[in-house]
Formats: sequence, structure tokens, C-alpha cells
Amino acid sequence: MSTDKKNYKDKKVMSIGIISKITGLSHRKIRYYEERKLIFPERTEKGTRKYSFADVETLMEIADQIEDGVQTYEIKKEMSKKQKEQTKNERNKMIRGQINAHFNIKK
Amino acid sequence: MSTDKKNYKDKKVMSIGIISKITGLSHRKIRYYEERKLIFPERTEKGTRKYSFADVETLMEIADQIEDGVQTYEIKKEMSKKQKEQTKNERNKMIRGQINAHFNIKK
DNA sequence: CGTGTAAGGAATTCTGACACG
DNA sequence: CGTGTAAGGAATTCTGACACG
Repeated sequence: MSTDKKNYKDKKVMSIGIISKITGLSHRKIRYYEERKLIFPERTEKGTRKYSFADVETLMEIADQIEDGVQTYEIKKEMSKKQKEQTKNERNKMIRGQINAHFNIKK
Repeated sequence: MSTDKKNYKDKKVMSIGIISKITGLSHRKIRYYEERKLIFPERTEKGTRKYSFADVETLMEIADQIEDGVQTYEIKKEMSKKQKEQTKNERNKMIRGQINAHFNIKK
């Protein structure tokens, strides 16, 4: 669930240079997609951006859509829709867990 | 097996600053352990070191042993011993796989 | 042996802006 | 709207060396 401890995929540890190499996107594009609220890198105390592998995957998806002529605003709407689905699934999973706990089900 | 495609854990993507923060070790120590052949970061074209999460784990183990007064040379011996065990296990696993394939076992 | 540090240079990243379209 | 680029500054990383012990 969303309160799980973060694994490698979600740790924000890479700076923009390596992200650019991995994704093939320019620094400019990467910063621009952040400006459009599509990705959310963290910052060190001094202000350098830090990205995760999950961000890399998101960037790949963004790049695909941009290539298909989709605008950043539309991409953002798509992403928040998926996010809601995700949240719903997690809630359901949790509820099932509670029901099982309530009836003290042994497997 | 060792020819598997690399996952997030093994990708060399972090520079020394973030490694220092994650492990709590100084830049000096991190570079020194490399000098002693305990870790093997990659380099970008321009020469900046890139580490993986696997390297982070190795560094933690090194730090523990150094704290216990173990010398880098001893640590290296320990590591190559473990490496041999690892290789042996992989070989065994592969041989079992081949045997299964040979007898065309269905599960 | 393991680690800190000052030194100087090179590479990285940051922001705000102008450009084109 | 999405992206390139030149600009100037700040932060990062690199190497080789001296120091202490």
C-alpha cells in the first residue's frame, strides 16, 4: 500500500544527467515536464534535482505520448485518472484485508 | 544467473554525493575502498563515478567490518570467498536446470 | 593503514530569458 | 506549446599530495 517502505525503484537518487542518458531526453525536456507537473523530483539542500527509476518510467511514457502529439495537459489528466484507479485498488485490497482479519480466517 | 539483464539494484546510476548521504561514509572513504578494490563504480565519459544500490549494500558491509577492526585486505578476501560460493550456487542451479531439460520434466 | 583536508581545475546543474512557431 | 540555446553563477566531483599515526 502507499504507506509501504520505499524500495529501490522509488528512491530519488539520480541527478538529471544520468536521467537524460537513460531516457534519451534533453535536460530541457525533463525540467519542462516537471514544470507541467508531470514528474516530481526531490531536491537536495543545495537545490539539485533527484529522480527515481519510477520517474524514469514515467518519463518514457510521457515521451511516447508527446511523440503521438498528446499535449502535456492531456497527459496530466490521463495520469491522475490512473492514479485514482490505483488508489481505489489499494483501498479495496485493504478492505479485503480487514474483512479477513475480522473473521480471523486461516488459510 | 550472471547473464541476467540488470535490474534497478545493479544499475550504476548514482554519483558519490548521494552515495555518501545514503551510507553515511565520507567521499574519501568511498574512494579509498575503491582503491582497495572493494567496490567497482563505473565512470561516465568525463570521469565521474557511478554507483548502484548493490554498491551501497557492499559499502554498508565494509563499514561494519572496518568498525570491527577488520583490514581492507581481509575484507577483500572475505568478499572473494563469498563470490566463489555464489558462483558455485549459480553453477549448481544451472546444472539442475539442464538435467530437468534433459529429462523433459513437466511440473 | 585508514582517513582528513586544502588546492586547483574540470564537469554538472540551476535559473531566467530570448527565440521560433 | 514544446524545446533549443547562450549566460553567469553556484555546487559537485576529480586527482595528487601532505599529514597523522
